[in-house]
Amino acid sequence: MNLNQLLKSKIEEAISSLFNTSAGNSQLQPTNPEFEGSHTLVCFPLTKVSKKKPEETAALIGQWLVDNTDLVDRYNVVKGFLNLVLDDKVWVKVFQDILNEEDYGVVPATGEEIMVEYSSPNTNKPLHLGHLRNNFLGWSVASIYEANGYKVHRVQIINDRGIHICKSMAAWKLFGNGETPESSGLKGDKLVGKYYVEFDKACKKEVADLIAQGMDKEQAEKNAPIMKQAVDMLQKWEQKDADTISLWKTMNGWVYDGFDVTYKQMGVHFDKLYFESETYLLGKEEVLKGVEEGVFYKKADGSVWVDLTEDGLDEKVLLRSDGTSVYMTQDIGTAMLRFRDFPNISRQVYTVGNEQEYHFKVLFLILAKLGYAWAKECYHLSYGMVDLPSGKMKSREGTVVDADDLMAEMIGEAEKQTRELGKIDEMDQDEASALFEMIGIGALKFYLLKVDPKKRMMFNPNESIQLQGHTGPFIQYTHARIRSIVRKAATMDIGSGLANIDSLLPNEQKLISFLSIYPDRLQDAARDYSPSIIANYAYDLAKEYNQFYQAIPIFSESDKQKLSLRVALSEKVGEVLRKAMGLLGVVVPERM
RNA sequence: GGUCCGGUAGCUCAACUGGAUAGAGCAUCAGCCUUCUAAGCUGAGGGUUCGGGGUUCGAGUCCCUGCCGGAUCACCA
Repeated sequence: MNLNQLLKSKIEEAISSLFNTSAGNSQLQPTNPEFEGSHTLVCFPLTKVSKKKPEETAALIGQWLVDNTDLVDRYNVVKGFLNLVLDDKVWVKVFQDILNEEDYGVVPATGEEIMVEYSSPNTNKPLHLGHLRNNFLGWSVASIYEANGYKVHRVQIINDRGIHICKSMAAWKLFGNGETPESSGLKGDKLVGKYYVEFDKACKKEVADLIAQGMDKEQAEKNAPIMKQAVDMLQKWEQKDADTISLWKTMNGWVYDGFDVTYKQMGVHFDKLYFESETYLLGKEEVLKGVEEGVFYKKADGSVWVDLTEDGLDEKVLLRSDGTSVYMTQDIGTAMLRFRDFPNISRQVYTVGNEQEYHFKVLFLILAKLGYAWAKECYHLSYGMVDLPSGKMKSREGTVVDADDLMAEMIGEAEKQTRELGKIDEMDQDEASALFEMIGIGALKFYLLKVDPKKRMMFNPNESIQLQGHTGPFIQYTHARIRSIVRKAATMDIGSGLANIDSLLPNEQKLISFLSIYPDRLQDAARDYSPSIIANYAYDLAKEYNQFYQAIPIFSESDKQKLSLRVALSEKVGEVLRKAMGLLGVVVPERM
């Protein structure tokens, strides 16, 4: 039983013994720093059963706890708030329990199994800042679930087919002169992206020409020769034309090679990849089955629809009148395939931007209508857009922040600042460059993950590159400091017994208190699908540790037991920081 | 227009799901390196939590209403 539960049950005892009733669940909260104590009982709701003023009620309970338990050393009452000061021995015991735990904060396997999808890019252009938030989020949520005892499958669906890739193919055929990543030295995804832009430019020009010749805009967009070529390629692709398929494979291959490099730098991976080209037909089958079963209906022109008006939504098309699939059709197929591949998963988590909230609402409803029980367990991990100081990122306006460029820039800045501080004087080349990367990528991940995922966020390049304050490097630095302490302690003869310690300094008590709530934060983060809870916890813990570090010169302590406690406390804080940051995908250094 | 998000210090974000005098970082100002790493610590200034009602012992948080910003409502993905 943890400390909070123990306290609560004692409080229940106090209430039933004092007032002859049970009060249900009592409200226990952390004590405001300006008052003495660690736990505070809010007594206003108890006046109903106590029939006394809040202050009196609080005092009675406080006194009862002092008299009848060995948890509470003393108390004070401010208005209706009962502030409890626990016996220091209780805190020492709490710490001892934490030390005794095999893998603190990690829940043993529960047997539950889920799937987390993230990234899921189109294959016609490189990854950008938005993908970074997506990948870091999905990766982190997956890790958080693992730490909560779940078995997690990390997957993505790759949008490898469709008009977008055909556009790049068409432009490459027209203007490419056989250019390859090898011949040009360009990263594969960048090369294919370049031709996507080329397509857009050429198409716009042709449309303008047609309009100048008197054609209306809509017609012109359809009849631009390059657009016709792209559409033609899409049709040929669906008919499995050998040349088209071959080019498609080649260009997608370039993109995957490029993505691999980016994912590696991001530090994410996937257990299994799904490709739209392999799932869209399954979705189509399922939709046709649904028509037979009367779940969906066919209109006169042959298009297939689902009626969601009873659920407060609209009618939604599932197959075009020409029989081809839409986005929704594919997602139905993908979802089914995944549950077929992994029959034990109880839930799928989709990490996709909030502009697709409606889409997922509809998807889950449809899956439920098709009779799949797991549909209601599916969750759209919806996150807000990343804005730039100049406004929204727009690929057409060239304001997109490229993922590779940004990561390289962060690492470069980390190197610059680290050198300026003279931190690498005693490091060899390998350690130094590993450190630059750790700091640069760590700063970026922390910056993107510290914000509540649901919220839209601002990405200010100057600020994100900053390495002091509420940042990843601040926490990395704290970890490095701790490791330095631990290394020094290892060369000394320090015992490990805490048994006889019966008093703590406030800084020590607060640190133990912080450590003790880590498992709660871990649960909260999973419940809310929110790495920001972990990020902010790690920051608070590091902040608290630095205060302790500054206030108490550890090695000037002559009492062996106290010295031992402080070293053990430091080491444990370091370990929790490392694990918490690990859940964000951030690696922490031994020195920096 | 319908639906769904959001609006907190100059800026970027918190606030343990209804609790105490709303907290951090950045920026500004003033201190702290002979002691375990100053990427740190201490202190100061900075707020009508968008406006207006309501619910109750108590509201940034819940309800109603107005204003502002965004997303979405395709035989696009």
